Amino acid sequence: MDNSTVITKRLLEARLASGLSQKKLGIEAGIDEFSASSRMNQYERGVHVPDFATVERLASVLNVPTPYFYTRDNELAKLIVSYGQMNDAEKDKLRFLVSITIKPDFRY
Amino acid sequence: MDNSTVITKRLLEARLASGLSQKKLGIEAGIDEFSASSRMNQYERGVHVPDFATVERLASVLNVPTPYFYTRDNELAKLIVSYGQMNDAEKDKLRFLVSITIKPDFRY
DNA sequence: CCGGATATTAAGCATTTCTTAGTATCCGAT
DNA sequence: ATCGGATACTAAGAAATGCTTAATATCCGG
Repeated sequence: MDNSTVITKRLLEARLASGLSQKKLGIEAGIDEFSASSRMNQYERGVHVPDFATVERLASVLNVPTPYFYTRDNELAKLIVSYGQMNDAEKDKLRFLVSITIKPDFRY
Repeated sequence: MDNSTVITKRLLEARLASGLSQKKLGIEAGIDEFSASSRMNQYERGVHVPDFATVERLASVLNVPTPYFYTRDNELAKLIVSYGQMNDAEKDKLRFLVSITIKPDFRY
């Protein structure tokens, strides 16, 4: 898996889950209607890479957290998407689990 | 917080935690020694943005998962770093919690 | 099979990053 | 207090990358 295929893979899977076409997704993310098709295709095929602001708008349309598009690890990607779908109580539970799980020298 | 400050903020906090200088971090991430200082400074100040391959190498040196550098949400950022420090058993626990927590129409 | 939607591509223009060379600032040793 | 080395930071031209436009290709329901 080369570098560009991380975002292309995630873009494809999230777009298919949404049922949107490349063009429609681009337009909903605020890209000009005359270049939306081309640009989205180039992103999804890995010929060019979208800047962060664009990825954030795509993430918003596709209803996934932005970092999802930058994670190679499938398990972590799943976790990130799950997090995006949790309500506050669920996020609290998760935080608690993490707090009792992490190493004592944890720095962040 | 403008767009570029997401990565700059995360880069700064992870680098300070590591104790490395901008230049040393860049060199360890494989950047040419004569441009490492300039480039890392430009990244950390938000004047330019590193491509994904570079971010992956920085993440590896700084021992955080790559998506950490792309997450605006501090809570999610913490979760991602925690995940990166967990062993397999801890990741299993986390997966289990998520599996009993997520909504039934969860798609990923 | 026709037609519209969708996907894909090439190439020149536009924008962004990288390199180089240099200045500024910090700080410990003398 | 100041010298010197390390660190941080910046400008600007060269190099690389993305965006727009104008197409062609492919898919698929009627």
